[in-house]
Amino acid sequence: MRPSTPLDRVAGAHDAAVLAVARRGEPVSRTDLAEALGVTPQAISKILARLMERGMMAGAGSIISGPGKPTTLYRIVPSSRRAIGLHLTRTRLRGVVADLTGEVVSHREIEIGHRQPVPELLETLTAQARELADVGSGTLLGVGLGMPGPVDFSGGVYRGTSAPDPWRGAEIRRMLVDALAMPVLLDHDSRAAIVGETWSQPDLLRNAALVLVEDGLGASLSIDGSIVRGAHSHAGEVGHTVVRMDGAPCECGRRGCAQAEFAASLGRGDVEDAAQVLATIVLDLVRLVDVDRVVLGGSTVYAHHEQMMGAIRSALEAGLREEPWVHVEVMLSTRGTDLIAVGSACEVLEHEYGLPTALVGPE
Amino acid sequence: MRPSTPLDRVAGAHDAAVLAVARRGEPVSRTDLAEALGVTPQAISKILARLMERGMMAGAGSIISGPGKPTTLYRIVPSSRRAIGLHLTRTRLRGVVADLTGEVVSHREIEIGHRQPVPELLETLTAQARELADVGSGTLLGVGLGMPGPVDFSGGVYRGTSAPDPWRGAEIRRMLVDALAMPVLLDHDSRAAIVGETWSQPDLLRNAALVLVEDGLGASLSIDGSIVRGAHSHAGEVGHTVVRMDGAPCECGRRGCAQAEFAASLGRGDVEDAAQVLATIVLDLVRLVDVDRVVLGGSTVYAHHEQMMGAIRSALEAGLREEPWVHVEVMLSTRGTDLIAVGSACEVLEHEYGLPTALVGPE
DNA sequence: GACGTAACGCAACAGCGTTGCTTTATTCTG
DNA sequence: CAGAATAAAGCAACGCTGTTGCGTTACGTC
Repeated sequence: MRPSTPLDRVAGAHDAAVLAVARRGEPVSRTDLAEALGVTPQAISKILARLMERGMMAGAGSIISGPGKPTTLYRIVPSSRRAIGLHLTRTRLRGVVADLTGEVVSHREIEIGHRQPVPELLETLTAQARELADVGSGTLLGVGLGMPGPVDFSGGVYRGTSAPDPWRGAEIRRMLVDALAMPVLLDHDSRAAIVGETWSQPDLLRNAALVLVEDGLGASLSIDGSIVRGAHSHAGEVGHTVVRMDGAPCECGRRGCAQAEFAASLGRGDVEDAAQVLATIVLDLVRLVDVDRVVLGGSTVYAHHEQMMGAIRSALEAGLREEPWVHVEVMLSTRGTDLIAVGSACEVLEHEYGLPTALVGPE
Repeated sequence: MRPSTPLDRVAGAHDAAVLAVARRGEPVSRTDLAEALGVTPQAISKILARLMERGMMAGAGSIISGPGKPTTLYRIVPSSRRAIGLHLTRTRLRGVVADLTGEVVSHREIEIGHRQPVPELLETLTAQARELADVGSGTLLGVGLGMPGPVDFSGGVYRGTSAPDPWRGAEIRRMLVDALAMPVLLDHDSRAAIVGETWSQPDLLRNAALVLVEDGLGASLSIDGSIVRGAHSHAGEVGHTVVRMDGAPCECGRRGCAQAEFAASLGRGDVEDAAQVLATIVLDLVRLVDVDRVVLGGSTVYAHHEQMMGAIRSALEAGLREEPWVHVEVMLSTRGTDLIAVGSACEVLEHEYGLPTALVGPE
């Protein structure tokens, strides 16, 4: 393994930055990139030469815009790399193959047995991964796995809840690495989701929140372009955020938790009130971290997206009336059902070709 | 001005990293630093040479620990640099001079007239800054100013509220730069406070929240070592976080805002309930961003710190019973009344000698 | 007093982006 | 239609970063 000098980090960061611009899809010129990266066009030539040698970028013709030599254009080569993304729930396993731009090349879904023990689960996961490994072209970078509930990202362990749970404490990443012999990343579903969203639109979602409503309630953040995982990789568990201090008791022991209130409202068919709960959380979150985009995703949201988005938009408008300079855009995820699976694949892409978060420090 | 090449940024980042380690106070060896930065000891020699030439580091003797040449130790030179920090409220202006380690060299406080118009305010600020500029030794880096209410950090403008306000929209930074002819930074009080806390203990507070309770309620975040300012530099305004969706109406139009509930409880002498409101916010915040330290500060907190900290600690313990791996330390700011003024000074230090957040990008 | 050891320094090196200049490909002009 | 003007791209030398290899220094041990 190479010694990874700080100079490698400079080169790597620039490579990543060029890819981030190119990922938008439109061909880019040397000048565009030079401006975006803050380096000279000559440096861009060298950076592009590196990326082209690795097959990740390619020429895309040239345009003539007035006198002088025509501008050469370059584009990303989506099919040069790919990653597998898996989305695991208690009843289903969805899998996708995503290319370098984060677009889905192929997807498949299977049902899994309820309360499957770990060895069986492992078998299911590896089988799915192996099938997907045959799809698409380009270097296969690895496998990303997203799942609900507390997950230790750095340790690759599913932490689980205190309720009886066959998966609790399973060292999923280590086991998958052993079985598949390729890099594996394990992360919380809502964080995987926001990685997927930001991968395909990095500059748009520099400061964004993704609210995920599936069985539970999750909210993950992208702050200044990097995903928040937290000190114990526990960030995003907003299900038990208190919205009514004297509300209905929750299984967690407190009262008025968002998740409980949300489910209760939805249970009695009061979508409007459920949307209000969501809106409250979003507004609070906007005040705390000041994101300018809120992306909504998850099956429960898709089912009622008009009401949910409406409620959130009007709550934001009302709540931020005093601060007219704060403008927050609320949008629905474009990924649909693939959201978390794609996001998990993008975690692998991000890990390999994302902008580095730290400039100094070991490893 | 030099072209600031990416290599400068590497050097700058390493310089900053060495200072961050040295700031802890204890002398450090070449080997310690090499390990902390992930570079070779030889590189540390070069980095230290740069810093020593600028007077920021100095030798600190040597220790003999067995056979071989004794280890040379190095220490930071606190008096080599200094910055002025100002804390402005509606009635007071507090000022400090802080050295390179963020320690207070001198402080002074004056009362200011109520609803002072901008020109007069400017006069007060510059007079205070000029007096403080004469205190202490070392290169004076600039002036930091922290104040409550919405502040545009990047623009250096006080945004103010919709209530009649003579300071609203004042371009404070530009005016102070013109008057003082030195760098000026303007920031929200709670963010200034957390900059101050993290400056003196950078590794301890990599993921931390600072809850500030003065007149209003603020909560600023340090995520993976960098301060969250947000898309519109509006992060930290948690005063209107909803804790009781059907609580007492707040001036903002919603019901059950934390600030209103907190003030109401405190107003009727119910410190316990006020503490509960604070505890609710802290727990919600921990779930969202997963910080492992919570620092409390501000005059209102100091007055009731035992009850407040107790309530927060037990709320965290109860709320995180299901997630025993999440451990959050609650601590009181060690800065006391100087908190925001020191923090404002540290904003200047951080700006000049802090770890850069991005490796690529213009400027 | 010779030897092993550990920290340190010097010098050559590789690789990054930058700088200055040349080359190339287009449009405009006489 | 030829020549000047223009703009993009390439080539080569350079400055700077940290790295590598080896020699030097200062300590303890035998």
